[in-house]
Amino acid sequence: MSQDRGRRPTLDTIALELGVSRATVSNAYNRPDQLSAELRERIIATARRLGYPGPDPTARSLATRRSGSVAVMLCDGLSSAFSDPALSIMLDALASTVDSGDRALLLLPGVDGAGPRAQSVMRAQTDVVVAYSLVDDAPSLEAVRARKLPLVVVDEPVVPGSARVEVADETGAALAARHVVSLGHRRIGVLAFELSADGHHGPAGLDRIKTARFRVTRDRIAGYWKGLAEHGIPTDEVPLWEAPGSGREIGTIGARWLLERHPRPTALLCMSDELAIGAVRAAHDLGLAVPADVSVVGFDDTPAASWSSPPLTTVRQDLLLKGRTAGDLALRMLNGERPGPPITLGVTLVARASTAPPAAPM
Amino acid sequence: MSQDRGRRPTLDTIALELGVSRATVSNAYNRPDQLSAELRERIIATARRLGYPGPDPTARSLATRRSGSVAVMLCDGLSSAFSDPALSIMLDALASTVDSGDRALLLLPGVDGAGPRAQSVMRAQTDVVVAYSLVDDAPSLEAVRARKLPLVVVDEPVVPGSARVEVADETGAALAARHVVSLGHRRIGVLAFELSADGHHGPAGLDRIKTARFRVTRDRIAGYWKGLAEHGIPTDEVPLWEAPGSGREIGTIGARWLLERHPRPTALLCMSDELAIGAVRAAHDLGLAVPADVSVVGFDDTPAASWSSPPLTTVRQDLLLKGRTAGDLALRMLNGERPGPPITLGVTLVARASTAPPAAPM
DNA sequence: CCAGGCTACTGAAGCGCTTCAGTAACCGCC
DNA sequence: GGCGGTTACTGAAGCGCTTCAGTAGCCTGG
Repeated sequence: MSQDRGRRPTLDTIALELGVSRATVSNAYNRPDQLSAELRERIIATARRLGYPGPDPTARSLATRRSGSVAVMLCDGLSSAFSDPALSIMLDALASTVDSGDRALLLLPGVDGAGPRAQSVMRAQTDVVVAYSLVDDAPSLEAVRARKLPLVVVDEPVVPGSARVEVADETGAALAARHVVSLGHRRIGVLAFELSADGHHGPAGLDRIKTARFRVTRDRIAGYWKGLAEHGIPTDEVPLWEAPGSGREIGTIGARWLLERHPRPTALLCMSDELAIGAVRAAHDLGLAVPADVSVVGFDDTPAASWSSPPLTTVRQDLLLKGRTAGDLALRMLNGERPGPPITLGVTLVARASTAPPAAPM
Repeated sequence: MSQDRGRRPTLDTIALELGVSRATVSNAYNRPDQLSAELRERIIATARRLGYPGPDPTARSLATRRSGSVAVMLCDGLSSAFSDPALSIMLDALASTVDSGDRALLLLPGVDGAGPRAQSVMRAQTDVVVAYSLVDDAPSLEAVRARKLPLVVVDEPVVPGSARVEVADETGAALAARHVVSLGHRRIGVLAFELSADGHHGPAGLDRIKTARFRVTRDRIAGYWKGLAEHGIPTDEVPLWEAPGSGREIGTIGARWLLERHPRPTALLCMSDELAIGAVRAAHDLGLAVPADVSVVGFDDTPAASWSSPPLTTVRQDLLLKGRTAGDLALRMLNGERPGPPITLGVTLVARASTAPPAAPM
C-alpha cells in the first residue's frame, strides 16, 4: 500500500511497493541486463499502475552529471534566426545530428545582437554549448568559460580550448570579387552584414570597418578587398552599405543606396543570398536590369539563390555540412574528446544568371 | 585551504573556505537580502577566486523542482520549422516571451512528421511543454501526459487539462473561399497541407480527406468547403492537392497539377502564403497571368505575402500574438494557474493583387 | 531593565536519482 | 564436496543545491 498519497511517485515508491531496492528499480530502466526479465516486467507494470513516468530527468542529470542537451547561443533573437535561411539550414543539420545522439537543443537567443545574456548561460542546463557567429567579446562566451563548459564555436574567432568550425569566408569573398572583376566590372558596391552589434546601419566608412566585431563580416570584406585589389581596384573607394540583418527588405534598401551613387556601380557584392535578392529587387525598382545593367553576387547558395529570378551567382558553402560538423564536434566534446584543430570548410563559386559583363561604358 | 584539489568547486567549497554555512553561500546568490552586504561581497570574491561559477543549474533544479525551460514540440525537423515563416514568426514571439520570463527554449523536433519521440519527451528537462500542430495521436502527447507536465497546445485539438491557443482556421478558410466565389469564380482548386503524417502527397480524394489527422488541415478544408457550398459549388468536385510541407517548391508542383485539370480552375485556395507563392510561379510557368487568368489566395499573411509579386490576397492571422499568447500561457501554467478556456485568435481577409474576377468564360 | 522585534546566520532535511562495492544464492565441474 | 564463476539483487554514499525552522545577538521603546 502506498503511503505517499498525493505525492508523485518516485523510484522509492515503486521499490517500496514491490519490496525491492531502489537500485533495482533504477536498473530496470537503465540496465535491463542487471535483473531478471521477470522482475523487470513486474517493476514496469507496477510503475505503470502507480503512474510513475520513469526516472526524473533532472535527478538523473544530477546523479550522472550530464544534462543531455546541447545549448546553442545565437547572436540575435529567433526571428532573425528563423528568417535567415543560411542559419536555419545549418541549425537544422545541427539539430538532427544532436538529436540522433539523443540530445535536445536548448536555444539561447541573443538580445540586441549581443548574444544571450550571461545569466541565461549561467542558468542553462547543458553539457556543451555551440556558439554561432557572436561578436568577439560576447559576455556569453565569458560565461561559458566561467562554467568550464565545452565549447564549439562556429564562424567565430578562436576561443582558447574550444573546438571550431568555420568557412573559408575570406576565400569565398575573394572568389566573388574576382568573378565580377574578371567579367570586366570596375565599379563595385558592397552590401555587407553588420560590423558591430550597435544597431547601426547605412553607409560605412573605413574607420568603422576597421573596428568590425563580427568575424564573418570582417573576413568577407577582407576577401572582397583582396579580390578587388589584385586587379588594381582602389578598395577605399568601394562604397559599402552595412545592413542590420540579412533579409531581403534590408537588402533592397541598402542596394538602392548603392545604386544611386555616381558613378553607379555595375556590380554588387552581397554577403548573403537574401541581401542579393533584395538587391535585385532594388535594381528593378530603379529600372535597371540584372545582369544587363548591374550584376549581383550573393553568398551561401541557399535554395532561394537558385530559385530567384534571375538565378543568383553566389558563393556556395555547405551549410548542412557545417551544421553536422558542429553537431559532431559537440557530441565529441561531450565524450571528453579534446578539441582538435579548427575545421575549415571550403567554398566554391556558383556562376548563374545574375552576373554578366558590364554594359558598354556610358 | 581547499582540500578539494582538482575537483570543481561547489557551494561547500566556498562555505568551507570562508567558514560560513552552505545556506549562507546559497543566499548570497539567491537572496541577497538575507545576509549582510559585506559578507556577500566576500563570498562572491572568494567564489571568483576559487573559480566557482555559481550554483549548478541542475542541482538547483532538483532542489527547487523547476527546470527553467520551456519545451516546444514540433511536428517535423527544424529545417521545416525554419523554412516555414509562419512557424518561425510564432516561435520567435514565443521565445521572446519565454525568455523575458528568464527561461530558455528546449526544442524537441519531430521525426517524420510524427512529432518528437516519446523518449525525447521523457528525458527532457522542462517544466512545461508547448505542442505545435502535432497529429492528433502523437506519442509525444501521451508522454507529456504520463509525466503530468503542464501542456499548452497550439493549433491542435483539445487535450484534456491543457491550455490551448488556436486560430479561427475554419472561419479564415471560409473567408478565402467566399472571397473568390464572390469575385465570380466557380472552378476552384485547393492546395492543402498534409492530411496525415505518412509522407503521402499528391491529389487527395474524399476518403483520405475524411481521415485527416492534422486539425489545421481539417479545419481549413472544412472552411473552404463551407464557403464554397454556401454558393452552391459542389465541393466534392473541387480538386485538392496535398502538399508534404508548406514550401514554395512544393506549392509549384501542386499548383501545376491543379492548373492542368480540365476544366482549369480559375482560382486556387492555398493553405499557406508560401504555397501560394509557389502557385503563382506555377501559373507563370504555364503561361498564365495572376490574377488575370488565375486568382491565388494564400493563408497567414507572412511578410512574403505582401512582398511577392503580385502581392498576395491572403487570410491574415496574428502570428506574433499567437506566439506571445502561447508563451504567456506556458508561463502561467508554470505558476500553477489552471488552464483557462481555449483562446481563439481572429482572422481577417487581406485583399491584395493576386485575386480578381475570372476572365470571361472560354 | 526587559519584552518584543529585527537582523544575520546556521543545521539539517530533503530533491530523486545513479553507481559501486558487496553479498547471497546457485550452477556446474573435476 | 569444495571451488571458481555467474547471476540477481542490495546498501549506502553520493550528485550540488534550496529552504525552513531555528537561534544568537543586538536594538528599541516603554
